[in-house]
Amino acid sequence: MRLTAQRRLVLQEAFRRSAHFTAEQLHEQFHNAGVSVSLSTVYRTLGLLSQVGLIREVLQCRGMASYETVFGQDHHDHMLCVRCGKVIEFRDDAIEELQRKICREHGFTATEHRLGIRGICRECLAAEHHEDQ
Amino acid sequence: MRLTAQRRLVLQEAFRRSAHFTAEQLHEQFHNAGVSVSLSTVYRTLGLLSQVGLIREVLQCRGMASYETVFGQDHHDHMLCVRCGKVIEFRDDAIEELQRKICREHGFTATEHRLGIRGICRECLAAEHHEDQ
DNA sequence: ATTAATGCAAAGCATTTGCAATAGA
DNA sequence: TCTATTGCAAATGCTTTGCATTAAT
Repeated sequence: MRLTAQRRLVLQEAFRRSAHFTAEQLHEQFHNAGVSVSLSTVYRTLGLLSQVGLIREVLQCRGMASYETVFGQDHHDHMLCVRCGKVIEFRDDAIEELQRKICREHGFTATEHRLGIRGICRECLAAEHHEDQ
Repeated sequence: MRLTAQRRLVLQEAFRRSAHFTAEQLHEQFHNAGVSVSLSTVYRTLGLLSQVGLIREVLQCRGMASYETVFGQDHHDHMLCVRCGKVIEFRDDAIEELQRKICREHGFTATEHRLGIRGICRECLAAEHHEDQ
């Protein structure tokens, strides 16, 4: 496995971002910065990084896969506002424990779990009431 | 909104199935039965049905959307075996309640939530041990 | 008679892949 | 030098859409 300039750039850029990002976003970033890393390479590298466990795929709601880096940071779940696209991250230990319990009951070895709640965030709900209808 | 033969067929076929199904599967079913409902129409109708709330989209893990009917049946979550593709449905009231609590705390109005656990099921784990390595 | 719904074929979109050119080791 | 990696363009797979045709009300 070779450490190429492109891989270095993708790794760097992925870790500069704390929040979620997509392959397309990284690619655009590179384009704007004037460096050339092809979209294929971004995809290939992102694939590698998540195989290795340095990043993690999340919340691919309808097609577009998005990623987040894995610092040493804890697992967390997501709330997605379907209006503005905002992602609220949260974590609840009681839920985590219940999930483990359920897996035990089914003899299931979980490699990954993901709780996604879709809906409308506080702000968008307020805005909706303003518009009225 | 008109009740056409095609819509009747899609509705019928969707409700004949208790478990998950894809647009393609319904389409193939129609093809085999010799009736003609185009794939576009299947997609359009499935879209309508889930808008109306008669069916629900689930677990679109990488691209392919799958649906399930909504009888009056309760919400449930999913465990997906990444080896054999088996889907185990489950429901845990304690988890449901915790989710509601979290939404309240964030002022979030959930329209939908989905807990997906990916991993290896009991059977595949056993098979894996047989193969060894 | 209207006008919504269909079927087809073509477009769309994110992602993957084949292959010749390039550049790490 | 040798072979992994890149970039491009074409292919992929699921889904959506434009448009002329068909059919429900």
